Formats: sequence, C-alpha cells, structure tokens
Amino acid sequence: MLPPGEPKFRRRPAARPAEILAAALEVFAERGFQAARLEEVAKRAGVSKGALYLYFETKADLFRAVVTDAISPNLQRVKGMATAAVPFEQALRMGVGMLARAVVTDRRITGVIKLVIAESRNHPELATIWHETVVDPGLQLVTGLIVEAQKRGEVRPGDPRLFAFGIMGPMLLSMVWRETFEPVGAEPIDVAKLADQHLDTVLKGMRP
Amino acid sequence: MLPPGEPKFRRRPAARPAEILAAALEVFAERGFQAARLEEVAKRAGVSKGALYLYFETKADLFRAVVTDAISPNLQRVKGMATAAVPFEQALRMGVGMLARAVVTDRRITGVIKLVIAESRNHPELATIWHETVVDPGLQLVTGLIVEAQKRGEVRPGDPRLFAFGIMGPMLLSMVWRETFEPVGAEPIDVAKLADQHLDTVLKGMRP
Amino acid sequence: MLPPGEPKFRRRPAARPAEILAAALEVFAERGFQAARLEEVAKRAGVSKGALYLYFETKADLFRAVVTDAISPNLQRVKGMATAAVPFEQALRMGVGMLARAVVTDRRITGVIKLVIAESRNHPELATIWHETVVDPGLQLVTGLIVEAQKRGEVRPGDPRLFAFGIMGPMLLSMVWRETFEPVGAEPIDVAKLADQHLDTVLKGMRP
Amino acid sequence: MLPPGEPKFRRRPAARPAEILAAALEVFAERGFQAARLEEVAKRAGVSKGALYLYFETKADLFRAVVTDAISPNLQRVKGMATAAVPFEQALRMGVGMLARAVVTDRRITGVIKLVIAESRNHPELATIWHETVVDPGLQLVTGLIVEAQKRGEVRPGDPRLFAFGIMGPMLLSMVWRETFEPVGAEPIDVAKLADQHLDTVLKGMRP
DNA sequence: AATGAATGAGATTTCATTCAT
DNA sequence: TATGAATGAAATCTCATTCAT
Repeated sequence: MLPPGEPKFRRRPAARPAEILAAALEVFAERGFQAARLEEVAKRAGVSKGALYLYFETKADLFRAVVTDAISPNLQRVKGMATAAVPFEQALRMGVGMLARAVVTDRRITGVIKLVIAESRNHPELATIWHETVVDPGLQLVTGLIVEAQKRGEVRPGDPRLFAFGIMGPMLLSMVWRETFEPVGAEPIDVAKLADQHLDTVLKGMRP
Repeated sequence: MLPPGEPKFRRRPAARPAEILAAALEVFAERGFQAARLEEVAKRAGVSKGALYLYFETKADLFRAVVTDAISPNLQRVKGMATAAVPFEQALRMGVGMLARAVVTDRRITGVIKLVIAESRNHPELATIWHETVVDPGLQLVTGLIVEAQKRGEVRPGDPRLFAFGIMGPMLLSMVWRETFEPVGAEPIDVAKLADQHLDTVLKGMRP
Repeated sequence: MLPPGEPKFRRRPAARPAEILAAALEVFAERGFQAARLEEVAKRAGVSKGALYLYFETKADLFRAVVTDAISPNLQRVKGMATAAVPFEQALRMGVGMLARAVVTDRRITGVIKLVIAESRNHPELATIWHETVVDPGLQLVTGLIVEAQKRGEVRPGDPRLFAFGIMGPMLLSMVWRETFEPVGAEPIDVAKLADQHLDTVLKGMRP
Repeated sequence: MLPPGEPKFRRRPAARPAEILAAALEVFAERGFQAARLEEVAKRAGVSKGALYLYFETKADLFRAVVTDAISPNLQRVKGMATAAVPFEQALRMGVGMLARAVVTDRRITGVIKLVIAESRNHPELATIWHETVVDPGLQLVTGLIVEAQKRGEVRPGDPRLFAFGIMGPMLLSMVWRETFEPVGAEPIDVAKLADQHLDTVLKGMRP
C-alpha cells in the first residue's frame, strides 16, 4: 500500500537495504573505490559479507548503486528550482543558497561528488550519468535563466554558460575545501556567507 | 648560506628516476593510488618492477614523492606572482590567467590536484603539504592584494578571503570539468575565455 | 577466580587451526623461519595460503604461535615434577628420565628448541619466553632440589646451579645429536641409557 | 717464501679474502643462512656486492666456505690434544678446559656451531663434514682415553661413549646458553668454573 | 678486479567472491 | 535469506645474481 503521491522515480528492485547503501557510501567516500573493503561496509551495515552479494553482484555494482542512488535527491532539487516561477536574481539566490545549504553541508553528497571526480577514469559511466542527469540539467537551468535575463536586458552581454560556471565555481571550491583542507587544519569557509557575498558580486558584475 | 634564488624545496634524493616519477604521475592520475599497479608504472618508465625499489621504499613513498614533486613548479608560480609589483587588476588578471593557462590545462597538475582531493583521507599529509606550501600562500597572496585595494578604496567592503574564493572557484571547476566531464562527452569549457569574462564580472562587482 | 589447576597459559584464540600449527611446526623445524614457505605450511595443513591469514596476521605471528604453543606441555611437565614429593635421587631420575623420554625423543619439541636457538637473534622474544616459562623454572627446580640435598648433607659442597647444568647438559647434547648428526649417519645415542649412566655418574660424583 | 713449519692443511685457493669470510660468518651467525643478506656481508667486508661473486659462485657456496673454514682451527685443537701424552685425568681436564676457554668464549666458533645445528636440514653436507672431521674425531679421542683408563682399572665399567657425552654435554649447553639465553637477560654461566666442577664430579663418579 | 644499478623469480599478503551450512 | 570460513588470483616487496662500465 504505497502512498498515492509517491515519486514516480524508479526505485531499486524492492527492498535494497538502505543500510547497505548508506554504509557503502560512507566507506567509499572515506577510502575511494579500490581501498574500500567490503568487510568494512558489511560491518557498518550490520550484515555479513556474504549478505552484500544477495543484493549486489559485485563491488563495482554496489559502487554504481551508491553513486547513482545519490542522484535522485539532487535531481529533486534541480526540478524544484526549475518549476519555481520567480524573478532572475531571486531564482539564482535560491539555487545557490540551496547548493550552499544542502549540498555543501551534507557529507553524503560531497562524498559522492568527490567519488565521481576521483573515479571518473575507472568508472566513466558514473561521470556520464551524473553529467547527464544532474550537472548538465542544473547548468542548463542556470544558463537558461541568464539567457532570459539577457533578453530582458537585465544582464549584460557575455557567454551565459560561462556566467553560470562563474556562479557555481565557488560552491565546488567550498566542497573541496571542506573535504580536503579543513580536515588538515585549514580555516573553514563560511559557505552561506560566501554564497551571499559572491552572488552580490557577480550579480552586480553581470549588470549591463 | 644557500645560493640566492635557489629553490627551497629539496629535490628527491635521486635525480635519475625522473622518468619513474613521470610514469608514476601518469598512472596514479589515471587510476588513483590503490588501483595504480606498480607493474604499469615500471613498464611506462621502461624499467623493471624491482628498479622502483631502488629509489622509493614503498608504493606509498613513491606516491608521496609524485605529489610533493609536483609542488615546486607551482611554488615558483606563486612566488613569481608575489614579486611582480603591478596594479591590483592587472595582478589578478595575471594570476588567474596563469592558473587558466598553465595549471588548469596541464594534465600533470590537474592530475595531482585530483589525487590530493581523492586521497586526502588516506594520505592526509599530502593535503597538509599542498595546503601549506601552495594553496594557502596563493590564497594569502590574492587576499592580500584585495585588502590593499580595499584600503585604497578600489574595492568595496566585504570579506577579502571570500572574494578570493569567488575569484578562484571557477578555475577549480574548470579543472574538474576537464578531468571528469569532458572525457565523457561534456562540452569543453574555454578556460581562457572563462577567466576573462569571470574577472570582468567580479572586478566590476567588487567595485565600490 | 580461575578454576584450580587450570593451565595459566592462554590458548591461541582459535581452537580449529591446530592443524595449521602442527603443519607449521613441521615446516619451520625442517627449514627454519625464513626458508619455510607458507605455501608448504598451507599444503600440509590441507588449507589454502589465504586461510592461514584467517588465524595468524603474519608469518612471524604464526611462527611465534608455534613456538609459544609448544611451551604449555613442557610447562605441565615441569609443574608435575615440582609437585611430586619424592627423595632427592629419585626426583632427579624422574626429571631427567622425563627429559630423556618425552623431550629428547619428541621431534616436535626438539624441533622447537632448535628453532628457539637458531632464531634467537631474529626473534629474541621467543628466547625470552622460553627462558622465563620453561628453562629457568626447570633449572630452579633442579637447583632447589640440590640445595636441599646439600643442607641435608647428601650432596657435597659446590655451586648447585653448575651441578644442574652438569646434569642437564648431556640431554641437550642428545637432542642436537638426534637432530643434526644422526640424519647424516652418526651413530645414534641411546638416550635412556645415557640418562641412566650419566645420573649414576654425577650422583656418585656429587656425594660428600 | 713460506715459513718452513707451515701447517700442511690445505688453504683455500690463494687469496680468498679473509675479510669476506669473516664478515659472512658474522652475518650468517646473526641471522641464519636465509635471512642473511649478501649486501650486509659486502658492506661489513668493505667490498661491493658484485665482488663477492669474484670469489664465491653462490650464496650457498659462501656459506659452505664459512662453515668449513671454521673447521681447521678446531681440527688443530683436536690433533693437539691427541698427540699430548699425558695421564687420563689431566688429558680430560686439558681437553674440556680447551673447549671451555677457546670454544665457548669465541663467538666465531659458537656461531658456526649454531649454524651447523640450525641449517643441518637445509645443508646436510655441513653436518656431515663437521661430524666427520671435528665431532667424531674429538669424540673418538675422548672415548679412547676412557677405554684405556677402563683397561687400567682407573674408570669403572660403563659405555665409554656415553661417558664422553656426559662430559661434553655441559659445554654444549654453555654455548647455547651464551648464544641464546644470556642475550635476553639470563644469568651468565661461569664456564671455566662449570668445566672444573663438572669434571671433578664426573671423574669422581667414574671411579671404580 | 671491482662496482652497483638493474633484473626477475619468488615470497608474503590482501581481499573480492564463493559456498556449505 | 543469511552467514563467515575458505579460496585463489593478484598485488607488493625482497634480494641473489648479472653485467655494462
């Protein structure tokens, strides 16, 4: 008896234990694909090593499941942003703020993004799916907003895609900073403040 | 009493195995630390597996050598930028242009940065040394320029460190794009153009 | 509050891999620590190489287990001897006879003793534990008997510890002879007869 | 121009560097055959690794040379003892005293004997040659003395070979003690005193 | 004769995967 | 479904031996 308003997005075949995926995400994010040991995943998931194979055929399979599973919440965000009919600046602030809050702060997401970057040579299909389902749509969305604003004369001429990269870049930098340099003693970045100040700056800089 | 201008960074003990370091950089950047096979490194360096151990005690040692070895050219760049006495905007354009040209485009450097990010949990000492010798000094440099410009009234109030992140972020995004998404079919970023347009934007946005 | 009479010596964690320890003892005794190949141990134990690592972390760990495991039966012997309240001569005859029968003749024990001697420089902790748990207590026991006998006037003056070495020495010589020279054609020693004749001799020689 | 009274015993082919043999003896005695590294031998001998191969074909060859080379001084001792025409007790005291002084105290000799014992399974030819040239002749010598003394009625009936083992055993025990247990804190044995007291004891015990 | 960098065979160790229970 | 002992392929690392100099 599923709730009626259930998201239509395809679930994994029935009861793929969320605990296993959660544990695997942790371990993969900490160690990378190769260095992650399935025994550790099993231990953290509270199951036996053998049990993993009841749900996933291979380690690579589990890895793919982890990385693709992390897509859907992000997809929700992108879609949410897309449907909201709000003015240009407000939409950008919303979008970047969302990244700043949800994405930069959530270790699960920064972990997966780090994995996609780190393992893109060994598992290019993951880069592909992230690009196609999350990154490119999100980028298109922002780019589209800018194009519209340019048409209305609210934004000066310039490659809208490059504007989008200029807006998003510092958010990626924040993630990397948090994952890589803060743990070794670097001064933390106040991501919310960065998002605000940076948007102030580029929005002003993008004016005609 | 070192000769003036001498690079401070100690070279690896052996000068010969530059080929080994080059080969190892390639393989580590392609596969990551764990997935890289020393046999592959040896083959690309044109030596036997055993020969690696004449110069590096363990695989981790070779890895550390690769990553720390990639520091010194970047250190040179940062120091070069520091000594040039030029006006604020020009200095930033120089610095970011340098990143855009040499750093973002050079597979050897993007590869190492990706490694530092990917392996920061397994080899935190590498994150530490990169932060202390390259990342933080570079950031300080840019932040210092901004502080000066603010004192002269050329830049509006605002956290100078966050301005610096706002300027640098898209360069990191470009690296990641190049390493991760271009190989799976994403439309390339014209990094030089991005650097230009982004600087135009933020410099304008940072004006009082 | 341990049950009385319980062996003090902690058993190896796993009870199953007694076969591994037995096989390892064989191979180590035949070849020494370094020359012993774990593949050979595994084959004789009827398991795979990998299985050894389910029970012992390293080759050195397995080696230590083999050598310390051989302690407890000897400890039992020493303790058995200690508790028997019998006259001086009879006690010595019992003890030396025990050495002659069980210890000198049992390939498992002579093998371990040879290993302790041969590897004492590379694994001094084994010499330590053998000395502390078996050799020194056994020696103390014999020395104590002699001291008592001297007090009663049954044994002439003289360093009781040196008397003990004089009694025990030929037993060690027998072990070495059996292990080293008999296999290359030396005429065997009748250890029981040696024990008897030697005790006759030294007991007579120790009389006042 | 050799001195006329030169011992007739065959020397190694000309100039086999004594330094190499001495260094090899040290390293083999410390570590055993397998664990000894030729690089260490070369370093202690003050030559290069390659130079070893100018004098010895293989590691095993060097090992055999070390162990057989240590025979001749011992052979000299045995022969010296044999030729001296002295009364029974005095001969035994001389022989055992010689063992006690020269053999037990000389690390070079105890080291080789330990090697012969430890490696007898891997290099049985060394056990053979030691048995045939040193051990058995020495034993025959002592046994012969005892047989003569028995004929003269100076020694009571009993297997003369077992008497010999009874006399020699504690000397072997002393060597083992020195090599194995003293380094880990065991109280040293005063070997000279042991030799004296033990001979007093067994000579008295062997009287008719 | 001598060097020591280089080789490559062989040993230990790891761990994803299987399978009897 | 679930377990976890066991496997075995593959990777790291060692070091006796060779050989160009």
